[in-house]
Amino acid sequence: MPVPRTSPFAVLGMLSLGTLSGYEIRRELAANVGAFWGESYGQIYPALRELSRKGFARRHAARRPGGPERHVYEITSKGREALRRWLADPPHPTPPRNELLLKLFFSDRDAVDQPAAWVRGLLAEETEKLRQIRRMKEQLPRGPHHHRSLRFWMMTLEYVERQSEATVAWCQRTISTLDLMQEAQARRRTAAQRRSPLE
Amino acid sequence: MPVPRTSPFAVLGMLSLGTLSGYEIRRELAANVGAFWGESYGQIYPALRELSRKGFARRHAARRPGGPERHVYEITSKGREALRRWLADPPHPTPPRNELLLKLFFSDRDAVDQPAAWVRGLLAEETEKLRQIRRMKEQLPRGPHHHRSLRFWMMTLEYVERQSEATVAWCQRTISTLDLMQEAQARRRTAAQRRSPLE
DNA sequence: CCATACATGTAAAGGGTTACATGATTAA
DNA sequence: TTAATCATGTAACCCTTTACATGTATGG
Repeated sequence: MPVPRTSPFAVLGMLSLGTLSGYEIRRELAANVGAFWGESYGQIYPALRELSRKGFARRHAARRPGGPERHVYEITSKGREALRRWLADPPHPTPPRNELLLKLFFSDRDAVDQPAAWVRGLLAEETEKLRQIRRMKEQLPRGPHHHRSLRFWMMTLEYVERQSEATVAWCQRTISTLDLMQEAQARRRTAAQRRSPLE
Repeated sequence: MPVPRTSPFAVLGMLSLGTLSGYEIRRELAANVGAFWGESYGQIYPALRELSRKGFARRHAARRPGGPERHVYEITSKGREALRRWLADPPHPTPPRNELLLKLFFSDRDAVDQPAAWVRGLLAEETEKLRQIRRMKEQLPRGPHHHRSLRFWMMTLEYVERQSEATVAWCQRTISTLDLMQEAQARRRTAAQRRSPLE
């Protein structure tokens, strides 16, 4: 069965929005789709070579005066066609992998402290993420942007916003449940101590 | 830097809830944590060998009369200790990978049909998933269960329920936006046709 | 002087899925 | 007879991250 090979198309997609260097692709991917698609240098540079080899992008030297070595990649019409074909076939779902939930599932009611700390950590991160998403949603319509359709961009932002809201709500609810469990655990401990006092 | 190595612990976690065969571990993982943690045979059987080698589980022949070859694995006290240690250290977040959103982000406003079809598909899947989660949430408290804490189980169910609800709501909203875009696209086409009629 | 941003890349190592091979039993 | 369920396992092949190597320019 043919493998996904998604990373080169993530890169090609970015090139369809503008001529960029590998470094810039990384930065733009992180800023625009980072909330639902992660890509590292270890993927991007090999992908750029592959795209050049296949004639989907052309490489140009683009060193800026007084700057470090630099190359930008420009999408070709063949590349646009390949991107169009890739966009046309259905997306492959990624199997879910949430280690926090897995640990929570196997947790022991006599060790509630750690899960509680993680959920608090997640709440902090997710609250911050939500703030950023909302800021982006506000600022996006104003100012110039090179995206070919603001509508699609907004849709992806709305998706991560809703997921993020759901996560925040769950964290809050879960923290109070864990706090109750922690109190119950403390009561069990004192009760056990009364039965077999150590001092 | 040490790599996650989560899969063996997912297996060990299941063994901490009961003595199971590889096949049963697969089935139970899919049924209980499948919504947030996927595991394939290609991970489970090697993991069981590794757990045996490390003394975290003991393998017993357990062929049932008139049944196929079968082995069950029993967690050892060393295994319980290892699980406890694993549970104690913080979970590693998995980088997000949502190909549907990535394609949506790079979509062209002149080809709205396909994204619309995918989102409709996602809505159907997610609605069904939500139904199942809610059924589980109802049935879980009744009837015997071997889990060591219903509370933790419920937390994970609530997480996937909230995420699922958010996804369903997003799908509905997004479908209507895409429908509007499709109409606009049709209008653009007829307008273009009026300017340069083919017949 | 030091940290950070810009900038390009490679290598190792491991994670993970899919597909395949094999075979018994049972129910339609 | 055929499909489905139970059951174990391997191998190929990718995907992916992390760490490393290297160097310039800028701002504090």
